[in-house]
Amino acid sequence: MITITKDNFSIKQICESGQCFRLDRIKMPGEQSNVVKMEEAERYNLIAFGKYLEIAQEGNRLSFDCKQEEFDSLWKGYFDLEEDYGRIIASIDGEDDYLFKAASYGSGIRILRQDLWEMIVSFIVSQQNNIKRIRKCISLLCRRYGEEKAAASGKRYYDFPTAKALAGASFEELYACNLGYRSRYIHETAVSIAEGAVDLEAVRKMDYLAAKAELMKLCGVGIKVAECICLFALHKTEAFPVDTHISKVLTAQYPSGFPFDRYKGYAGTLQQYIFYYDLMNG
DNA sequence: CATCAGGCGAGAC
DNA sequence: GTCTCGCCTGAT
Repeated sequence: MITITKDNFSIKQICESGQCFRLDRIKMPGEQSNVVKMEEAERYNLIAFGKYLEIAQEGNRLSFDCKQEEFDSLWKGYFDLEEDYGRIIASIDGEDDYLFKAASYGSGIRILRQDLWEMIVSFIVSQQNNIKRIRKCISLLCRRYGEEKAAASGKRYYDFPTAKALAGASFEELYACNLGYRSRYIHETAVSIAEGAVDLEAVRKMDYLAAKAELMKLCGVGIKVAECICLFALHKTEAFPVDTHISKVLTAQYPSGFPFDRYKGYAGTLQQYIFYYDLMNG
């Protein structure tokens, strides 16, 4: 068990911000009672990079249920714990009330460093879709095509399916995972990766624009999805995905354009504050 | 019943 | 290159 203190970190906000679909709040038994309102317990579990992790938070105190070595080599980077998000928020233009409010509201968000293949599939699934259903689809894919594993605690879970595993599934089988018209995209993309038509190891080494262009060769990956993959897997924080929420905010709040020049290299981080703020309050 | 959810591909021009 | 259209499906 690792315990640390960290400011500008909220596991709840990271979960709600919809960048990771395998991070979930651990539901307490008896919570469904409408009579007794228990205090919000900030306990979450995460399945990533083949591992199962439980995380607890009280204020700025965090506990990670893992060994020091795993924390240092994996989760510290995964949760971007070395980045100073206070500095990012402090750099916001004092006259930009909207952005300041958005960043203050979501100040516990982190830009995670997630698995590339998992983000490709997840954000293909995300198009014209809602977070609840995206989670359900991803969960089904893992249950049906991912390897079953057991954590040290004995807790059983499913790893994210490999490209080969999904490439081996027929279009019809994928369709049965509630993917709708995205089944064809997942199938064709899985085949492209499994056959090496697009080399993910090469993509990992590319800069932002090269990686984005390469990812867009995949079926079902357009500009928006490619930007999400660059941001959430490759940690290209300059990537700025424009979806319906961001598009709406840009029109209403930035009629003369978002100030990309002022926030060179980290507009994507600010995008997440805006997305989350509009998602929860818009 | 219509509309929308973190868009994209295909075809027309 | 830009524009339009249709699309699985569940929630509201």
